[in-house]
Amino acid sequence: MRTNRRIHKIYTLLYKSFGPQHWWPGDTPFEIMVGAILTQNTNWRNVTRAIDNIKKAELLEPKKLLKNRKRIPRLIKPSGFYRLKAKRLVAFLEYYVHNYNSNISNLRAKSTKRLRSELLAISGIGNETADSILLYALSRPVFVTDVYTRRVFSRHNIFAYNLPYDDIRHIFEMKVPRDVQLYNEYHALLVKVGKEHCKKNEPLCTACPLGDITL
DNA sequence: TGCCAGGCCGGGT
DNA sequence: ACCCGGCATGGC
Repeated sequence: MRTNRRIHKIYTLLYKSFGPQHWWPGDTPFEIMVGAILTQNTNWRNVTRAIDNIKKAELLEPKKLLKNRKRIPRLIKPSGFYRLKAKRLVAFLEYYVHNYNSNISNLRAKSTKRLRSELLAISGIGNETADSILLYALSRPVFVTDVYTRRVFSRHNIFAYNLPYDDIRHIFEMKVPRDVQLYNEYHALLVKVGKEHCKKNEPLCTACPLGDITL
C-alpha cells in the first residue's frame, strides 16, 4: 500500500478506536502557549498543576506574568525543570509583549513561516514547541511531531525513528490534506495511542488498534 | 525502586 | 551532521 494511504488508514483506525481528543486542553491561546513550553519532556498532569498555580495567582496574562517574573519559578515548580522553564517562559513573554503588545491579533496577522522562524529564534523554543503553538494556539495547518509520532510511525515502518524533524513535517504536509482540525486530531491521537500502546522499551503491543492489521 | 513523562540547549566529536 | 549530559518534579 502506498505511504499516503497507510498514513490515512492509521488516522482512520485511531479515530475509530479513540474518538475525538478535544485538544489542546486549555481555555485560551495564551494558556496553550504557556502549556506548550511547560510540557517539554514532562507529564501533562504536572503541567496542569503549574498552570493552576499561575491561575490561582491571577497571573495567567502576558503582561502581568512578565511583571511578576520572579514568582514564575515557584509557580511552575510542579512541571519540572522549573528554573530552566521559567527562563524559557520569560523569553517567550518578552517576545510576545515587546514585539506584539501581547495581542493575539497581531500574531495572527503574520505568516506561518515567519512566525515559526521567530519562535525558533527564542531560546527554549524548538521545533515541537513552536509547531504546537502554531497549530493549537494559532490554528495553522502544521503537523507536529513528538516522540510518540516517531515511535508509532517507525514501528509501522512509515519512516525511520531518527528522521529529521522537518523531513517528517514535510512528508505529512505533502501527503495529508492541510486541514487544521485534521492535524489537530492526528497529533492528539498519536499521543493517545503512544501512551496506551506504544511505550518506551516495549516494542510490541498486541492490544494496539494498529498492531494486528496490514497497513 | 527505578524508569518515565506531549524537549531543548550547548559543548564535543 | 550527529551524540550526549543536564535540567527536576510527581506517578506508577
